[in-house]
Amino acid sequence: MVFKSAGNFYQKHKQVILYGVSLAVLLFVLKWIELRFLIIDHIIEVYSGAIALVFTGLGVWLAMKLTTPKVERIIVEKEVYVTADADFTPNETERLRLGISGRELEVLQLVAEGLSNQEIASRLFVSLNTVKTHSSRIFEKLEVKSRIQAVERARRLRLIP
Amino acid sequence: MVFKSAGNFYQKHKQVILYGVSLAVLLFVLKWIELRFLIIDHIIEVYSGAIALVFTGLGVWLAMKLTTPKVERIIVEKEVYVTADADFTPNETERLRLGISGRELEVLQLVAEGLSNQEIASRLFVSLNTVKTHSSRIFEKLEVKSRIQAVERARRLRLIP
DNA sequence: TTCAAAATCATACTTTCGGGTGATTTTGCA
DNA sequence: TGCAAAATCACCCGAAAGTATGATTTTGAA
Repeated sequence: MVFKSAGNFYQKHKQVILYGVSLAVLLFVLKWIELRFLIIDHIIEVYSGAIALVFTGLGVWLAMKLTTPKVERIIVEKEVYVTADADFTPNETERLRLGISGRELEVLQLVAEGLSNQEIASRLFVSLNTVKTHSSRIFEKLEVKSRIQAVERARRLRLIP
Repeated sequence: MVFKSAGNFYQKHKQVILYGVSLAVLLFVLKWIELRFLIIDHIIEVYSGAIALVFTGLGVWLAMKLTTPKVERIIVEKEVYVTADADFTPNETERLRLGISGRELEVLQLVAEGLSNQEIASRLFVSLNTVKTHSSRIFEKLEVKSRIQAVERARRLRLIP
């Protein structure tokens, strides 16, 4: 975690750090050359340079510590289409009139969700044949010939949402 | 423009600037008190303090300048409720986005009416194979696996009533 | 308890759907 | 005019859907 952050920081400010290090090395070399001759005379410059470096670092640290991170907030609105049939109430009357049993309605609902007969069988823990039997009866009672027509008709009759 | 930027900068880094100014004032006052007596003896400390202040400022400025703003992307799902089919207007935008051609949409509408592929073929005066090709492409584009799911999805996307 | 309706499952068969591949023609736009 | 997209069609294959028939078990109400 710490290493990762450090690496991240390094990556982000590579140039600055390299620049700083290079500068420091350069100054060090130059100073070292002159050091034995000039250190006495230029003690103040060396001292000032050190202070400058340290306090530049302090300034950077301060800024990092104290400024709230700049955050650009981009809000992307993603449209989700929803049909507003929250107020659906199943038409029990129609169901009884057509003689559609509870289990058949269950199957019908799953058909309407786009499930295959096999998927419906698994969902209801019954065999594929059972589902086929149910759906066949549904088609008879709704007087249709395919599952799509059944769904269409059941929707019109408010049997399913 | 310049003033605006300056004001903006001040607003963003209010605390830092105030901190710096306060520190400067404090040091100035302290120094001023001792100044007349000690300035000669403590010229190096004054000099160092000035350098420290200036380079702390430089450090802060550097940090401000170089930190990359963090970008936070927030995706908000905005639910768009659509009413039932009386005021249906086909969602042309969505159709084009999905790359569904005009003929494909025609087939899709007939599928939604519960017609078999053969019936659709007769209705459109084309061969059964053509209808199959169209419907296969529709399933791909709508990312579904059956005609029922296709109708379901197309309704949600307002491609069909 | 009895009995009809509902629910379950099976087997066999036909039709339809859907995927994959490849090809040709039509059309609208640059 | 040339080209890419759209539209058309064919053939094959496997999976899924649908039909028909018959049977057994569960269940709920009379």
